Amino acid sequence: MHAHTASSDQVFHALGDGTRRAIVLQLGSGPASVSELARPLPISLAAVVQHVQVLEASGLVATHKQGRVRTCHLVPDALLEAERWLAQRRALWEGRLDRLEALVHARSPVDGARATAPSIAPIDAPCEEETP
Amino acid sequence: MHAHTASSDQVFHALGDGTRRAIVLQLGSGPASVSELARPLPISLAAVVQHVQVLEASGLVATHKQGRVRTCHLVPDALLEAERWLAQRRALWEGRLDRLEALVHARSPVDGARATAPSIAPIDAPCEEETP
DNA sequence: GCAAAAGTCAAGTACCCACTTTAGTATTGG
DNA sequence: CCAATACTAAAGTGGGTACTTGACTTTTGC
Repeated sequence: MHAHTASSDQVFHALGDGTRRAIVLQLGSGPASVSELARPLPISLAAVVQHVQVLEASGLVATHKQGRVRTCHLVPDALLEAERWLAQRRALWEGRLDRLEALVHARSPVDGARATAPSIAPIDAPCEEETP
Repeated sequence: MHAHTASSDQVFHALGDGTRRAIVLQLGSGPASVSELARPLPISLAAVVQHVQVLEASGLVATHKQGRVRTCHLVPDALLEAERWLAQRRALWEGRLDRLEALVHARSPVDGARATAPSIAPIDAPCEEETP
């Protein structure tokens, strides 16, 4: 239903550039015009405009033009979406860790555990750093 | 103190690539060898190795080699760090929104408010989409 | 011991994209 | 009206990097 639902692909690609992250950083402390964003940056104004376009396409920032000045501001929803993407991977992974740990810590053979093979990769040894 | 503290720069750059995110996705559901990671991908094994190297340098994944097989797994800490970066920008921005809203909703002139200009960008009008 | 499997290393190519320059359009203040 | 200001649009250039290929090393199954 949202006007511009950006794929997390675009979001992460947008955040993949240092200059763009600097812009997001600056926008974190308030809305700014394109020239204001450009001022601290060591690149041309045109370049900043291009970055803003990428950020806008990603949904991370929104802009509105009034007169001759375009004002940019962050869109928290997009930030949140990216955050959730990361959180999900992490949760999935940590969930696995928890289950593994549960298995390891189950000194007494627990009946509740399914007879199905854990499908978790067997960790045979504490394993050294690189086997030379 | 951590052995490999990756800059969030490297983390976001790593996540900026689609193939790399696909790898992270797959690793989300369990550790995998390089060949396993390569199987569903439409690229050569060597390319996957390179991606894994980038991910490892970013701190997002760790690997250990046993015999001839290198096993990769996610590092939740790195994920969490990126998550926090986003959360902080968002919090900052939403904090601003809250303060603004507080000002707007202050129907009765609050004495507690400083006489200093709010340094918050003035929002004069509900403003239309683009002024043609 | 040999061959297949699983990576590793080094070049090389091709494409993407960050950035520049140049030229142009609205908008605003005096 | 004139000159700044604040972009906008288009084209071009260079560097980075994703990906390939081919040769080589190590491990493992038979």
